[in-house]
Amino acid sequence: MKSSLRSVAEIPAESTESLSANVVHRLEVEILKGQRRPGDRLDERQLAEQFGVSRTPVREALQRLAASGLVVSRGRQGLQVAQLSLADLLDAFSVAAELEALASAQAARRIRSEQRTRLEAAHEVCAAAAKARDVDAFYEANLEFHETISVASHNRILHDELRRLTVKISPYRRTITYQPGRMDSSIPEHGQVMDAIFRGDGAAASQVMRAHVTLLGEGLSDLLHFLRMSGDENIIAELT
Amino acid sequence: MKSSLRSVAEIPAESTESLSANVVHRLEVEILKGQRRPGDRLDERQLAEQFGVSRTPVREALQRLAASGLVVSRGRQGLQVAQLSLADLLDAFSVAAELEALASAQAARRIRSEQRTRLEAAHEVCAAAAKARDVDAFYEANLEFHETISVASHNRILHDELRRLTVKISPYRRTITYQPGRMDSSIPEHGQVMDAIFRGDGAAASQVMRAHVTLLGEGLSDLLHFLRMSGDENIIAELT
DNA sequence: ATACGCCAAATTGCATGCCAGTCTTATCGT
DNA sequence: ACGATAAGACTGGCATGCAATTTGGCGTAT
Repeated sequence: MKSSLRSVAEIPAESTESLSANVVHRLEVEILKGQRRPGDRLDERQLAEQFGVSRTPVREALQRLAASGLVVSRGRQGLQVAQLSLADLLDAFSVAAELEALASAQAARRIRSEQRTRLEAAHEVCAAAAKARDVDAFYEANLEFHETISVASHNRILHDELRRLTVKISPYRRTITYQPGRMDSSIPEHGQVMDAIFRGDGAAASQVMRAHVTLLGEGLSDLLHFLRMSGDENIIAELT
Repeated sequence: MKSSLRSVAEIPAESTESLSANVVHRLEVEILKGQRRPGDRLDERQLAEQFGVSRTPVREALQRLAASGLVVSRGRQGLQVAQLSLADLLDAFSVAAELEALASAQAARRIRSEQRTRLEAAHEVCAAAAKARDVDAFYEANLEFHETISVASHNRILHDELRRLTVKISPYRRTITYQPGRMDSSIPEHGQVMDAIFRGDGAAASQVMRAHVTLLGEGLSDLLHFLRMSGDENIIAELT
């Protein structure tokens, strides 16, 4: 490579993995953090230069993301960050609701003490962020809360599926977080889920979590309606 | 390439797609048909020769399959067809049960007439195969039955996730089909699901389907127990 | 002035070559 | 004879070069 190792923000922490795995991880983070928005085109050469590697690992990373449904291939027109239609989004939330409900039920039976601690900590950070109206901190802690439950289910398959889905809808979920009142109503819901899990009441945990995520979906619905009235159409992908 | 385009079993049907997509599809089929068993090692060069392409598209295909969880990377030891532990398998069935239940519920509300026809046809083929004790035909028609419901849910996200999961557990599901009595008990269960969907009764469809798939999982549990007593350990991946 | 067509530049897709890490085998030493 | 170490072959990882296809622009003709 002529420009060789010339990338600005490089020499990152975990260089032990393979380059392609590294690229996968970084792209996921960039998408999850909202730095790459749905519909953004992903140029192989640009990414290769940005990450300081050749096109091959970038291509392999993109293939993996495509298999996850995070990016979509448009033939010769390259790949772009997956753009979910409104219908897709609502569908995705219905799937996420079921999977998170299942995770909660299994977590209620299988959670271990270190995950209890982690869950409590995440819940408290959530509450503090909500009180401080710090949306970004809340978003982060909220992810941690749900991720902890996913891990505590001790169901590897479920955890994988949930992670994929979470990343896929994360850009939209982030937007929902900015909805007024969303943070405040989340806190007691989280509390109920956590209590049910700690009580070992899988049925209750499952039910409350399903409602919690479904409400997120409804919040999304409201948000889209609001945006449409505001004339801000560009966040709405395709309306079919 | 010196040996160039000379591979034995070629002249690929649908050559319109990209080569890597082609390889993905073929490998999925081979795994689904049981020609490649869990634990089988996947050698890049051998696959490249088999499919008459170079290593690059093969590598990309393997990356995609790895992202789907269908194959796993074992560091420098190459990739192999994913080998699910007993715990993983039971977990996978619990996830599949929830997703299929959701699909049934949504299908009850959204199914279209052509899918009704397709579902009825699949059901009848299933019943005929069960009566004829044709395990392979039943396996095929059973896939068709579940796939049709997945499609009829008109939930793209759900359909994708379900497809991934189905392929992943298909080798094991096939084995279950050989369990005595399994086919016969499936028919009325399918019938109940189908009736509930046709009635538009999502709750009932969901409930029956969940039980149906869960029973599959229990059948698996029985099967494994039986095999262990028979001393046939090699089908049991890792018992942790 | 607009529309159609052709040419050029860019971008993706595939192939091949090289390198690094790992597993195997053979030889040497105890 | 057995074990350990080193050398060689094998396999996966990455980079780069070449071909094919699409896109955008420019020129010409109506």
